This record gives sequence, C-alpha cells and structure tokens, in this order.
Amino acid sequence: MLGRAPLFADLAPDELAEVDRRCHAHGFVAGEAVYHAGAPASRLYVVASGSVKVVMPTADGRETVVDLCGPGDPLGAVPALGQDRHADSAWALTPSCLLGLDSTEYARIMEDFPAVALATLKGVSRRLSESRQAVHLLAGAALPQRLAAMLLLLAERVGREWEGGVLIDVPLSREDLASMAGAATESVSRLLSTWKRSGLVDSGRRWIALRDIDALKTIRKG
Amino acid sequence: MLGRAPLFADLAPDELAEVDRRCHAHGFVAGEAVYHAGAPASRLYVVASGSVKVVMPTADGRETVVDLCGPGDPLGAVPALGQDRHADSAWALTPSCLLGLDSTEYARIMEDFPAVALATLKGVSRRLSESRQAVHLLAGAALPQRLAAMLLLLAERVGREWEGGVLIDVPLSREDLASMAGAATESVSRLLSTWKRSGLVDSGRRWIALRDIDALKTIRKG
DNA sequence: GCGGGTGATTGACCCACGTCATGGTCGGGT
DNA sequence: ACCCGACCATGACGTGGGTCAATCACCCGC
Repeated sequence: MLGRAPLFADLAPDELAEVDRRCHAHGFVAGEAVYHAGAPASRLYVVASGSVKVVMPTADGRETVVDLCGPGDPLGAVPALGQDRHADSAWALTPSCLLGLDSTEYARIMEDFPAVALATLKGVSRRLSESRQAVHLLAGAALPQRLAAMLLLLAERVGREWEGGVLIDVPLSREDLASMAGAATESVSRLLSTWKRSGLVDSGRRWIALRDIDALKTIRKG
Repeated sequence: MLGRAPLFADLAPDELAEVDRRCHAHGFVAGEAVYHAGAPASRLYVVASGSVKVVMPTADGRETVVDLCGPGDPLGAVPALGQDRHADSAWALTPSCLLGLDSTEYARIMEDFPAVALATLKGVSRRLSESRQAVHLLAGAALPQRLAAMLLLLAERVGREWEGGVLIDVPLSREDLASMAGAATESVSRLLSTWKRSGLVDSGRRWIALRDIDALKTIRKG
C-alpha cells in the first residue's frame, strides 16, 4: 500500500518495510474528524482508502474546502517544516483508512532517505501551484467560470469514467462545492440546475457527473 | 549574500562558496520582466536586492498578484519538481538584483546538500499555507475584511517601522492591491480613502502605511 | 413500507460592488 | 521648470449573486 503512495514510491522494498513498521493504521467512519484546526500537529497521514476533505474554518462557522485527499495522498502538518499546529481541519467523507506516521519519525525518514524529501517537495509544489490557480480564479472570475473551473479540476483529480461522462468520485455536498467556488450554496444549486437542464452535467444528492466537458471548458474561459 | 537567504542558511561557508560560484547575478530595472508565464523554467532566482511581484495572467489581460519577493526570497520554477514551464510571470517592482541558478544545478545541490532540500520544503510549505489562507479569505469574506487581512499580511511580510506606524515597503499600485484582494481598483481606492479619513491608514502614489493595526484587525474579523 | 431528517431546489428581494465616466494630481524625464 | 503620462479619487448607475424563507425529494433505519 505505502509503495503506491507517490511519497514513498522511490523507496526500495526493504526501506518501505522499515517505514511500514513505523506506521499504524486507523479507521474513520464517514463524517468523522481526522484532526481539528489548532490541535498540535503530531502525525502525518497517508490515505490508504476512502477520501478526506481538508477545510479551513472561520470563527463564525464558515468553512472553505482547500484540499481533497484520496488513496496515496498525504495530509497533515509536519512540525519540522515550520507548522507545529494544524491550520486546517480534516474530515473523512467516506469510511476511510489512514496510515499515521509520527511527525518526528517522518522528519527522520526524510533525512535518511532524500528521495522521500524530494517526493514531498514535489507534492507540496504541485499543491502550491494548484492553490495559486485557485487564488487567481477566486480573485478574478465570475461565478459560472469559477464553478466550471472547479468541476473540471475535480474531474482531473478524482474523476472516473462513467457512462460517457466523468463522475466526480467523492461525495461532495452542494455546500462543499459552494465553499470551494467561493459562493453561496443556493447559487451553486441554481447554476447546476441550469446546466443539468441543458445537459452539461448530471447530479444528485452528493454526486455530480460532467457530461459535456468541452462546453464547461468554454464557460471556464469566460 | 547567499548565506542570508533562508534557502542556503544551513550551508557551511565553503559549500556556500561552491553554490555562489555556480550563480550569476542579473540586474533588472523597475518594471522589467524577470520571466514570463509559459516560458521554459530554466533558472531558480534568489532576490539579492529590490522587490519582485509574481502574477498569474489571464487570457483577457487580467492579472492576480500571488506573491511578493524581497531580499532572500526565492522565485521561479524548478523542472525537477514537476513544473517545466512557468505558470506565472515575475516583474521587478524596483531596480533589483537577482542571483540566477541553473535549474539542473539546483536539483544537484538539493541532492548533494539535504539541508537545502529541507529549507526549500520549509519555504514552499509556508507559501502553501499562506496561499490557502488567501483562498479562504477570497472564498468567504467581504471586501473590507479581505483588504484589511491583505494589508496586515503585507505588513508582516514586508512592513517596516515608520513614524508610529508600519510602512509597506514595496511600491504597490492600487491595481496591485485590488488584484490581491480580488476587487476592482476603484473599490480599493474608495475603501482606502475612507480609512485614511478616519486615520486607520495613510497612503499615496504607490505607497501605504498602516497607522492603527488594532482597528484593522477588528475589521478583518468581520 | 413508512416516517423523519438531511440535503437540494426554487422564489423574492435587495445591497455590495463592479463598471463606466470624468476630473484631479503627482512625479520623473528632458 | 515644464509637461506629459501614469496613477488616483469620486460620482452615478446597474446587476450578479448573497440572504431569507418555504417546499420538495431522496435516503436510511426501523
């Protein structure tokens, strides 16, 4: 399992076994918290199965989804990298199994195996570039563009081929979508209804499928 | 100079000299481009003096400022980390001197000196967390909150003590500010005028100083 | 099969903010 | 010193989308 995670992909089998020995698995039911914002960051997690959403909470109860993690994706904060407390919270979206690895262990592993540090760097870089893309979208684009861009991004990250369309393979509510697109739930609902009527997407309770990718790409452009 | 950059802070003097030998300095006048979005990423830059803004461009000419770099800050993309083309453009805001380091050289340095890889990781992590903060702001908050948060962040990153206030030590136009806060220039201008009248800030052509930090923090909260 | 409850939809209203337009002002280059 | 061009301020106006409120429909457990 660990070997399939990009983080540890470059390790030799015996090294992998060594890392594996230091991990311990933990199961979560749908809706359960993996960790809360503000809590000390003591572990790095790697998703073995299921999916997890990472959100930034506001004092007033508002939340913004900043990341989605599926099998192989890492999540959590590492004190050695300058964050000793979680800035965000993580919630299991489906029944999930995560591997937990003590932060100090992880720091040691990065020192012992430079390949792991490099893989981590690569992953964080990709996330940074995605996050900046999101900033750019949220700062400049109108709602339909933002939502279309969001859906296309999701399709790329967690999409699955399905009946001549792409199914977003993660149970996101309208509220989750709204918080990613920087909009009110009602607005997202309205837009999706319109798009559904014209055959661009298909959707239901906590699921969405894209049926006309090209049309969505056109909308994304403005 | 290099030694003062967080990236290379952990290197021994002779290692530093080695890195230095592989760099070459390059000067830029105010307003000059360091690199353009879409160009192949061939170099990593480290700011020696001056300041540089990093923007993401849209096809329609709109720009979003996603980062500001001062002395010691790195900028650019590294193909070894998965980005072989620049996703953003960089412009010198003031006359600046940058050290350029060939990407492949940098990749080798990271392999040879794990401390550099770790420092890079730390820097990228910090930026990721800042960027996610920005996403959260842009997604959820009203304009006054966004602008106040932005100014406070800028004060922390590039602020300088000045006549009982904090001067933002980088020449940003209203348009730059607007693009960071996800707003129209006119809106930013209006808000700043209001705040100026009530003594919260002071501003002029391409400069801003914060006079009442606490009041701005209150506004930030909503 | 049958409630109950969470999540989705739809409608009505209205305000913050984007857009367009105009005039003011600063500052650097010659 | 001048002047031109970039930068900034302010006003009027329209609208996208946020907010409030009510109803609907799906899904899960019993």
